[in-house]
Amino acid sequence: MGRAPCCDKANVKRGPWSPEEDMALKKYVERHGIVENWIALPHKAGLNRCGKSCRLRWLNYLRPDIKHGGFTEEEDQIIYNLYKSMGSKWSVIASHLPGRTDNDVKNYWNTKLKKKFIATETNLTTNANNISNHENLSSSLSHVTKDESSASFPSMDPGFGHNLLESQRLFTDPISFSLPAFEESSNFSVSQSTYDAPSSSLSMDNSYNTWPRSEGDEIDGFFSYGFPYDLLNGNDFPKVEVASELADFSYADMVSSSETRAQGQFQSVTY
DNA sequence: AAAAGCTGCAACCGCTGCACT
DNA sequence: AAGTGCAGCGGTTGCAGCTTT
Repeated sequence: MGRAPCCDKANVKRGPWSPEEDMALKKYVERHGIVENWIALPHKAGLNRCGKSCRLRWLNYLRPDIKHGGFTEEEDQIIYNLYKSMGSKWSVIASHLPGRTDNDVKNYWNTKLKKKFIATETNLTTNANNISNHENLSSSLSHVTKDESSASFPSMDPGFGHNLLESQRLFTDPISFSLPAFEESSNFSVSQSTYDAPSSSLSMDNSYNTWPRSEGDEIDGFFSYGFPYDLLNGNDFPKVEVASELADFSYADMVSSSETRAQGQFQSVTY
């Protein structure tokens, strides 16, 4: 037996909101403050809309503190770093970007940022292949153990789409290693070693320094949890412990911050 | 100028977590 | 402990506007 629908879908208006509907919703929220029951709101506000639709409209569009468009380079960096660390936790990522919604961030990533990083990563891979073709890199560095090589650039994730030796080489090559400039210029990094999973459906596998996927999930190509998240985190590469003390804040901090901000300041109607 | 293709984004869908009974 | 219902979330879709051919 399934759950009863939240509204009569056949008898509620769908699609784009009219200015009149926006006005009615805005007026209602401004008059009543905190919305405790979105399902009941449409009737009270005189709207022929699903409660979920009202909630989404308010959170993603009508809230007064929302910024639309025009993501800055700094915001790009933050999104990139957080996505790389935790995957598509859009609400958490958005909570670190004041005025941005999870929907905004998600759209921005899917339509723009992702392509940007694909291009960069493709460039990196090509460079790495060129290097390995031109030099017997592994033999020249064969005395370097994996632990040692990881220790030489501990603030970045291992792999980055390459093996460790290639990564080390690229990391020291400012021409080839363009993408990690994002990390270098960013004001923070994220350690997952201190992450406390926010729900029972998630667990942590620190050994690969990646957000875990549930059993049965598949990497179906570049994008489904595969790129750039897995790629950037080097899932196929040797385990490397990242020194937690190098992180400026932990994922647990982000989650608690998210809970405070995403569901408080930004996600809920609080005035 | 018009058709086709592409892009950006608002909105919807369905699932999960959690509070409450 | 189990059932119920809502809020919140991430994935996906639809479409308007823009660009290219």
